[in-house]
Amino acid sequence: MTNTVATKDRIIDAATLLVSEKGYLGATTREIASRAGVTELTLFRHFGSKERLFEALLGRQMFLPRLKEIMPKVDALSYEEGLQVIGEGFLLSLKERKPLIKIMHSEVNHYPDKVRKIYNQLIDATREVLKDYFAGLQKKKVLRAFGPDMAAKAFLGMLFSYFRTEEIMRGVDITRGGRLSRDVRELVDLFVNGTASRNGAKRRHS
Amino acid sequence: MTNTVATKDRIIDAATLLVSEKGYLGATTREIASRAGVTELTLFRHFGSKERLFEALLGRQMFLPRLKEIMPKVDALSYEEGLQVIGEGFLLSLKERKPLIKIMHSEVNHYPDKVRKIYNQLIDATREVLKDYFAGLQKKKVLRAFGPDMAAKAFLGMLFSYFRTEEIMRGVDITRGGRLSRDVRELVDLFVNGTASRNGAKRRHS
DNA sequence: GTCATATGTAAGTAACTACTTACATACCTC
DNA sequence: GAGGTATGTAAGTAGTTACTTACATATGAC
Repeated sequence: MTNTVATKDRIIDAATLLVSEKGYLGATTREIASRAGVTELTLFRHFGSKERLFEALLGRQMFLPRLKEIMPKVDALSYEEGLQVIGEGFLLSLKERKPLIKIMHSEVNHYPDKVRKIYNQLIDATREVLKDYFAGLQKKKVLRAFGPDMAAKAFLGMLFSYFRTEEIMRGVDITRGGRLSRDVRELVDLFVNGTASRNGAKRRHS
Repeated sequence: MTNTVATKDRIIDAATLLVSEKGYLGATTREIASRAGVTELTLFRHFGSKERLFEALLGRQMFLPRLKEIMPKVDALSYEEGLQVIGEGFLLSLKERKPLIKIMHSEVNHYPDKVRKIYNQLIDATREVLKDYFAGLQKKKVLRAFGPDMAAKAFLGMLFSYFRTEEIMRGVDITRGGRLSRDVRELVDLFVNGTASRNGAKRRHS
């Protein structure tokens, strides 16, 4: 068994890319095998069926929420700087998982349970970490009173929509030309300071 | 030509629903015709091919951005109340267009140009209106200085992600039990007032 | 009543797809 | 060199799909 593991992985990689481009039905076993540099027969010998290959593809992704690892570093920063680091990290990890994100979007109906599970691992886990971050800062009175869970949803939602619009819908590479930092900074500013003017005149106008 | 228009519309409606459930490849012409209550042959007589039916499906959606119509009403409200109305209206119109939203998500790769066009009409048009709203209030000093375009992206992004998570990923009906108003209120509060505590102590902590 | 229009029934076709079977070959281990 | 393991070649199968052809039927307009 020299390179059997490598073969299996190459097939899964090819499948991940192809399914993310053409969808589960559009990605044929023949083309997946061809892109992996193996025969169709080899694909079936490894996975038995297309469906099981797809399950393996979904199952291989494990999201040790990387955010957890950078939180110590974040805790040493100011609130705004911390959010900046979190925001950029989140977007970069979305970018790394882009094929999987696309599969999640297209294949929710085809494989609801597994896809939702992935979604949970990817988004909800991150949200939990962020929620605790907010709650901690609220105790220290750095942050005002608000629902930390909804706030985490809001912050990640802004970023996720940004990612989907630019990378997936428009096909733009957000990592080029320092756009990422600049845009995140703008979003963080809004999230930290809100939009109302500071003099408390937020009641009525006209 | 008694009910020829009705037939064509029924086919498009059936196709919209089926494609949103199973994707373009997963929705067979036979099942579409069956759901529309016609023969497969009738479908092909009307549209010539599955591809052209799909184009018709996408083309039929016209988004007179309904937000534009409610803006006069919004202008009479306070900033927060205005955002509340805008937010709820946006979510409700997403909910109405849910099948189309799902198609947009799944079929970006299959039909990039047309789908992007729809996306623009649906999201970007709304964003423009919101951007002008912000810019107007900034002139009146009701709002502080910030990039109105990114702010519009942020606000709609929060709402869109909320919609996608609850309605599409989790299959929850957001219109039930007053959840909609309550959640929008929470998001609006965050967007208006931000998250930092009011006493300006937003520099450092620990 | 004739004619055009819209739809139906029935049968079929060519292409493709996931998957299989039978047999051969290369490589590694012992 | 014997045998196990991973892969390849070649051919094929059963099912499905988009789409077609030929013929019949109903309906409304004039």
